[in-house]
Amino acid sequence: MGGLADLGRFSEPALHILISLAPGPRHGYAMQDDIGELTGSRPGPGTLYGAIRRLEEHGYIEALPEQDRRKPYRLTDAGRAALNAELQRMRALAATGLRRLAVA
Amino acid sequence: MGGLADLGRFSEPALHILISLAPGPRHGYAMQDDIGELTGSRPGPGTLYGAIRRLEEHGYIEALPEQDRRKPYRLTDAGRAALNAELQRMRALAATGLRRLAVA
DNA sequence: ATGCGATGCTACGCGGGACGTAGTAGAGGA
DNA sequence: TCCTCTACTACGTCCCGCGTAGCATCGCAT
Repeated sequence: MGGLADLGRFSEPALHILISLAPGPRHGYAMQDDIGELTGSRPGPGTLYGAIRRLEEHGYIEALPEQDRRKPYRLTDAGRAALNAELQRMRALAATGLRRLAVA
Repeated sequence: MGGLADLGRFSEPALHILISLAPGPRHGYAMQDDIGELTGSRPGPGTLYGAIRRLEEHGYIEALPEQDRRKPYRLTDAGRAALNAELQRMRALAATGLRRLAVA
């Protein structure tokens, strides 16, 4: 309850997945746990695997050979670049916003 | 084209509106311009006024008396607090992500 | 005076992402 | 044998993002 998240699409699961894959390959369930630790809320399967599919279609992540009924994914170079760009954009926007709040 | 924005809701119009109102009251059209400068893309009226309505319903912004067919809005205390919290969260997440990218 | 662009907002509809729930299935422990 | 944890698939609803269209007013130039 409370917070901007009530207003809709502030959760950005795709971004969280990319951040989760930044240190190395991970399968879906492990991403859920990692994102839960990162953000405080664990995405459900509908959210997660939907976002994974779209990220794969865009070429930002790719599946590794399945083993032991786990499907690991890793960042592609394009995904790494896109993540980097997005994070820089976020950092700059946050800085601008906080500056504006401080002045006012 | 390209970039994470293709994947859906990375634009977060509500956040942009709050940032736009941080320095002081502004009416809708002025927000469009300001957000356009901030983010590089000017939101259409459907996006903007929809988000404004929801923000007002949540008590994050409030309308000032209309003058000259302009409806100015300003941040409420709750809106200011919510914006601050969201920006800190964003900054922390961006920092974490960038750290992970740098190490890997 | 009148045409025209910029301003400022309302109304409306479509597409698709976010999210929850249910279901499937193997592995491991009590 | 039953339950829990792991891991994913399938499915449906909700509602936000976004574009388009429409309308009214103002300023400015012709």
